[in-house]
Amino acid sequence: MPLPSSTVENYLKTIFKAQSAQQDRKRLVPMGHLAHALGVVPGTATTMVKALAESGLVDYEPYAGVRLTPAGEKLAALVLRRHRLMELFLVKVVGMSWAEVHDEAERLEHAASDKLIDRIDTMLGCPATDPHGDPIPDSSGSMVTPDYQTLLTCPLGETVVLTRVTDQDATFLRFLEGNSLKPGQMLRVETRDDAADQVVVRGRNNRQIAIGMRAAAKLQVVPAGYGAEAAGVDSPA
Amino acid sequence: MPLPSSTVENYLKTIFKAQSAQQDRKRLVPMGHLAHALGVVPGTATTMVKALAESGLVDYEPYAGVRLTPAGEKLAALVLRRHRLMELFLVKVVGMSWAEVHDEAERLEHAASDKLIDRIDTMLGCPATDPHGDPIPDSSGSMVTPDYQTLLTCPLGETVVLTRVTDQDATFLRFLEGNSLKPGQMLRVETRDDAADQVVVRGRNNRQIAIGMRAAAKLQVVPAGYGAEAAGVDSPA
DNA sequence: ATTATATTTTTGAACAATCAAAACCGATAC
DNA sequence: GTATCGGTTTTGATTGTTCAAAAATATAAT
Repeated sequence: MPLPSSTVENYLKTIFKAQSAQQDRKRLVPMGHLAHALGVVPGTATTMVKALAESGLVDYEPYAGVRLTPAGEKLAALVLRRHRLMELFLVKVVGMSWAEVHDEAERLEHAASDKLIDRIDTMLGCPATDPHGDPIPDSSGSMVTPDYQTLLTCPLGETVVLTRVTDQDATFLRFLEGNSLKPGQMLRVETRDDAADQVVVRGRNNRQIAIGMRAAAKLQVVPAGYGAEAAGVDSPA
Repeated sequence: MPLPSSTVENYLKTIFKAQSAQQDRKRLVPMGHLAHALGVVPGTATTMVKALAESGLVDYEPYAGVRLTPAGEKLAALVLRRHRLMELFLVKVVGMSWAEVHDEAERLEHAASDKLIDRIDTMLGCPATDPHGDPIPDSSGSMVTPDYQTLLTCPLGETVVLTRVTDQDATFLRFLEGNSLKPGQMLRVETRDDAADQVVVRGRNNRQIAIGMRAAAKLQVVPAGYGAEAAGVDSPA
């Protein structure tokens, strides 16, 4: 009944992201995963999740895990909307760096009113994605999550456009920025070597960049020439 | 030792404002006033103030009241800085209305990092005052608080510039906005009538505006032609 | 089927912030 | 001086969020 606390918002958001990350988004999220993602001990997550279930925001099956109800899903999507619009705003309008907006937005998302968020949305022209390529839910809480390939799964030798980076760690983002690996950038995967744990891509100015496979899996791409994503693209050759 | 919670920040801010509002800013602020301003029962304020005294942020004299220590004063000033820069930012950059930014800033001030605040400060050109004319402390926490006259005390018939509005109530601010009574506006006080509880001023486009004395006391002014305040001023005649 | 292992839940306790209501000052009024 | 009254403090309790450690459970291994 009262507005959700920022703690509740964080639980919902984390469950939402965990569900999105697993192939079958209807599957239960294990308590351990949730607790770890939130930085609390498992017992704390159990307590909180039981309360969320009380409020009808999640379905909870003891010893199995949690899943958002439609109500919880909507709330979570709106938190994500606030977060992602805020990130884009901080980059585009305030001029903050790609790498530092995540933490800032992490706090501001709980303080910004709907009025402010809608104003930012208008100001930015109702953008579809944030600076990391994450889709921005609309004000009703719905969102399209395209199922991109990654640098690990895309065809070798073909030109692709980097569309999304699924890790917000500042150090990682600074590394990517230093190598011009930002959404919109065109790339070609040259080689993959399982044994060496390496993926070599050719990027901006025809430069070669080698990254590990764990990192490569976080870079999502779409075949070049797929509509509007090409805005601001820089050819690899 | 840990960073102050937003509750603590609000207590400090409120004590700071109460001290500024009384003529002798060194006087103790009564618990009742503090509790009322914060919307808590007196007992709650007592408990919290004792904790603040423990941390060295306030001096507390039982049954007498509370006063900020230098450390508490600095913290409070920095909260005010965040609040006021945020308000100005919301008006100037985001395009929100004068009347609605206070509540928004009231929440954002606790979530914005120093980095963000400094960026906003630079972006706005290190402004001296917020949209209500309240002075903005610098990043070291110092601030000049000029001792303005009000529409109740300024000389009759002389042209003055509205410099500050000491009430953030949205309805009141909308009323002022509707009558072009915003900082920078030139005015002349035509008459004051104690019995009728009325002050009549001539403002923008030579229009006459009558306001009550309680409201008049909240409008601070400076004699016309006092330096830089004249930016964006509209003559009353 | 029984045991071992990893995960999860429970229990008991803590901390921050709050309220209601009883007890307690301190300044005034007689 | 004693009574009175408004403001203040104390006391006891509640809510939300968290942890540590003990107890319980599910799953996999023998």
